[in-house]
Amino acid sequence: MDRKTGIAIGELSRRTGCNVETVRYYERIGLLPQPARRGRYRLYGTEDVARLAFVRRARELGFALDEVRTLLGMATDGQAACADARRLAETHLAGVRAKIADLRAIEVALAEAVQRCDAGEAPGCPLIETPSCPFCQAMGKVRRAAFGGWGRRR
Amino acid sequence: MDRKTGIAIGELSRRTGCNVETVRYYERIGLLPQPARRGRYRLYGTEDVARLAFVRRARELGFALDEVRTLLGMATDGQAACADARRLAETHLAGVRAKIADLRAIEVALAEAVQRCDAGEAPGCPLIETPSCPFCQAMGKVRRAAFGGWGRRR
DNA sequence: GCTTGACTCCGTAGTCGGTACAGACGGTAG
DNA sequence: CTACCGTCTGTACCGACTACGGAGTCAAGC
Repeated sequence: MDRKTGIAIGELSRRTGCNVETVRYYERIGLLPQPARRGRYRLYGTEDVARLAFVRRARELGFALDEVRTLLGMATDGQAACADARRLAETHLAGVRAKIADLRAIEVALAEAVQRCDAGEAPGCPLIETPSCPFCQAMGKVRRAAFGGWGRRR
Repeated sequence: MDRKTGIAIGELSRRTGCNVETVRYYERIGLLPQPARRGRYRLYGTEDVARLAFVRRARELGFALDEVRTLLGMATDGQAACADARRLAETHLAGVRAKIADLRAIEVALAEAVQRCDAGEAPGCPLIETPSCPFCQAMGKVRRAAFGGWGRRR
């Protein structure tokens, strides 16, 4: 499969770092268009590579597939769409910051638990039976900010 | 259902902040033991409340259910188990830190994208068609640290 | 021409950590 | 008696993939 006829799904996968199975999945859910075919085999061009690369970058930034779909949809009509994209990105950014705050609280609590464990404050560390377990105590400290779920990011 | 006979699942839910459905789910996957019953109704005691509270705290810290199971399993035999728990927590802490690093990179990239959008560097912001889209460019910057998936945390 | 091995096809089921719903039953207050 | 809440079991669904089975296809080497 050469330059003129396009590339196969494996090559697309290699170029974008996106799993073959995932490419087919994206196609199935309509995130990627139905590609050309040679026989039963999918054939991709440079535009497909660009589109998929964009999807991957957006996913890396933590956008949900539906948001990626929206971003892709905006690609058609200039100026106004850019404002929409900006808005979406801004909302998303707020989410990312909330998530970081959550994780920092978790980090502090975990670090404290480990440190207390090292100090050997509670011999026996029964974790549940007694409330003297440093681990349990440190674990009690986290309070999450209100920020809804994130899909699994590889 | 009073103090002597134990509390119902709804009350347990209220006390631990854990959804009723989730309690039953935890029971189904063996994370919580089969509770006593009065008729068909589940009855819980203070020990159940403590155990579930522990599970919730561990989940808030981002431990996977399997890890929580392990932590609970360690609750039986003192000193050595504490060391194991510490190790698990430490590994987990490293993961949390990697995740924070990932998110900070994402944060920077997103903030930059939004800012560039404001500056109006690329009129029309076609997102995909041209590589001049500030959004696309900013999106190209993220490189994730190697840290595997996180379950959805409410 | 034939074999080998890599690649691709499609469809289905599993993952994780729950959530949501349907339809039945139990307990109590008015 | 009726209304209404809580609880019961079982199943299906979510997002974002991943894994697998069993077949077909392609190019290269012998």
